[in-house]
Amino acid sequence: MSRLLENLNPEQLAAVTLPPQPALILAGAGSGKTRVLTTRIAWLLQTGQATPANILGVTFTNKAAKEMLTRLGAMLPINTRGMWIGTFHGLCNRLLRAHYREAALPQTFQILDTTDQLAAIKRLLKTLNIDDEKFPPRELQHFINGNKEAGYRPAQVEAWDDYTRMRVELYKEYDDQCQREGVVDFPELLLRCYELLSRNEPVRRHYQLRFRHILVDEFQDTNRLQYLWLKLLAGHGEPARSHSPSPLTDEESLEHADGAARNWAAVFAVGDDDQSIYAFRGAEVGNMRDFEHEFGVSRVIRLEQNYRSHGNILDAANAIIANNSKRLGKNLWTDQGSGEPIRVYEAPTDIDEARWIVEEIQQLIRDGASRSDIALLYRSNAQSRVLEQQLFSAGVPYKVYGGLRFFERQEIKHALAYLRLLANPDDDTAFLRVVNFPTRGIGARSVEQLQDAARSFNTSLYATVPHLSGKPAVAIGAFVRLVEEARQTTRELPLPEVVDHILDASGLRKHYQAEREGQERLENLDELVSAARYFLNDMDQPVAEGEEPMPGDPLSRFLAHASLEAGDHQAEAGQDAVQLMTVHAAKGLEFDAVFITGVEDGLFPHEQSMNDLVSLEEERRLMYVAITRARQRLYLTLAQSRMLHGQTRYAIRSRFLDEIPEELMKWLTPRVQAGFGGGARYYGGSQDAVPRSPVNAPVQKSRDLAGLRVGQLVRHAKFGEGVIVAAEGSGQDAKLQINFGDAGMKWLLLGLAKLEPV
DNA sequence: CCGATCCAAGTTTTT
DNA sequence: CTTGGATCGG
Repeated sequence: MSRLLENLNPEQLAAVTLPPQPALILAGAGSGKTRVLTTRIAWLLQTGQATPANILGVTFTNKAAKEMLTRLGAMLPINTRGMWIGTFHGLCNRLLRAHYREAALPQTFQILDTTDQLAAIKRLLKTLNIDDEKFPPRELQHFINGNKEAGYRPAQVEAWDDYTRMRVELYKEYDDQCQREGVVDFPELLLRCYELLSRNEPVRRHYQLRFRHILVDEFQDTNRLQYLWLKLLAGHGEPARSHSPSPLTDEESLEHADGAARNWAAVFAVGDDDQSIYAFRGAEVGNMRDFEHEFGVSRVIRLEQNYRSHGNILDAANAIIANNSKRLGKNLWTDQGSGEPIRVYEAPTDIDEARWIVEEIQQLIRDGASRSDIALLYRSNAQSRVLEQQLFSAGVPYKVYGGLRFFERQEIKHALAYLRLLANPDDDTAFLRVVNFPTRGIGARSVEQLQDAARSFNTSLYATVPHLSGKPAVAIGAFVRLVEEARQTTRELPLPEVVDHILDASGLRKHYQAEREGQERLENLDELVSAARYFLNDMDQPVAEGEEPMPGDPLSRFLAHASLEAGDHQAEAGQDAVQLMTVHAAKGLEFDAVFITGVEDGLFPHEQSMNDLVSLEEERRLMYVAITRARQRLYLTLAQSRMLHGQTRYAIRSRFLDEIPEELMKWLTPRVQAGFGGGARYYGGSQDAVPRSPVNAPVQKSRDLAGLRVGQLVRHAKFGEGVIVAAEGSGQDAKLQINFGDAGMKWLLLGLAKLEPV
């Protein structure tokens, strides 16, 4: 039998070799998900069940798509280039470029990234004379994207109040503006593509017949629109579609499903509801359930054997996630033995916490660990600072993930804006970005006049310039001539030379040469030329047999690439370094040793997510993801006080800590009894569905609280037992905020109230 | 047009 | 405490 299938466990084997039918694979953390996905594709190809052209592989990130292609290339001696494996957005971009006319887009349509989109919205509000206090651009952006991602055009949005009616109106205006300018934002790529497929029967038919197997990674992260898109492409989304007039029931036709008899694609969805941590940006875990029912999944395969972590780590993860409701259900196990206990360390302050972590890391390294196998995880980016400071002063090399990305840098975006104007002069966002950068004497007044004129002529800014008169006409006319000349000069040039030319013609190089701190920016601009060279080179490689090359001219494709793939996050490879990142960023990664830091109520779970059950459960999944990153050793650390927003705040340990069975943990500092951890968790006076805890209450001075401390349980003659939630002032004047449970929350003076420690 | 200064806000993030 | 945005003089 095929070597491909060697060393797969029974469940993996079952998944890989499933007959063509809708399949849902619940793949736990570290259970070999990517392996199953790629082996499945390789198996389909190797056994002749499918040709590369029959496969559609969908991921969320470019990284995941590349990973799939690389692994596939290693498994089979085939050319994977040109195969339709990519992100939702990348695939939609490809479809829209191939069918730009049917999609009513200009051939050179440009893609707005999140920042460009916000700028476009601000500009819209300005031209419409809308008060951006009443309609905050960010909120409007959220509104528009949310609706697009739910599949709603303005006409389909239900508006019950004047405010929303206005937002819908603005949504419509915004769409019109984008259409005029020939630009699409991220959600538009998907929605436009979805509409193309649903309205254009021949196009839809073509791809439905072509893609017999659709494989989806991280299915739990799909939003509504992505789900609908998959459904449509798979042939499950058309009530009107003429199915074969076979009298077979669904179940029977599935059994006979092969080749031409089958009139829908086999969707192979891999996901893990327990690792759904992107609901905040529109992901709908519910899609997994819907998929199961609407596609008629007959058998859900669970991959529960974990090849990554030791038993104690998995037990802790399982114990925590068991507190969530509405799970599809899954329990990770390993045959690796239980391993070391989970180490817990509680420090007085965030600085002490960081200092201790660094010492521990140095010990690990002395014991032979390599730095890159150690990760420091935190809930929010702001927490990295203290850790960095301590690592830095101890001289431990580290890398922080999550910084600015290459194509998001100011100088790069400026250069790209010039290039966008070459490709599509109607792109007003690009126009405004660089019309006066580098400065060429075009002020706000001139631009305003131009915008007014553009509005009355109903043309793009660029096209309006010839209609101008007076002083603005001269200055802006010169700018347009600059762009036109560049267009002429570069017409016949290869892409890298186009880029290089525009850097000089625009004056960008000169500008940054004159700037004191401009050296790095200049280097980045040169890097952009290299990126173009690399891109062109890559583009010219032959594609797999039977594949058509990607449509579109090189420049537009390069620009799309820049928008869709903003580049790696800052942490450039290089020397062996400790890895710092948010828990979100750590998803999909694994390390020998993991420190989860700031395990405090208010931080993790985040205070803005602890007050309702739905978001608290997402926080819990986040903790589950964090824990399951560790292979051998897991540390949970917390601090009693930390500097946040310039204020010292006090916190108590995370409720998630109390969900881990005692016997799995080893406390390196005394475990402080704070009156919870036992049965009584509801000491908040409110009737919330979620137990509320005292959170990071602000305090001013350092405290001398007569031996008491925040988080401590005390007894009051009248109010009974309560937990100290916060303190203000010090000495006998100190005021203490105490939560007495049923008696409510009280501020008491330390000097007056008779408090006894319990 | 540009720098200086003031003020408000402040999860998680990919495309 | 930081950062980004807006605003105000020169």
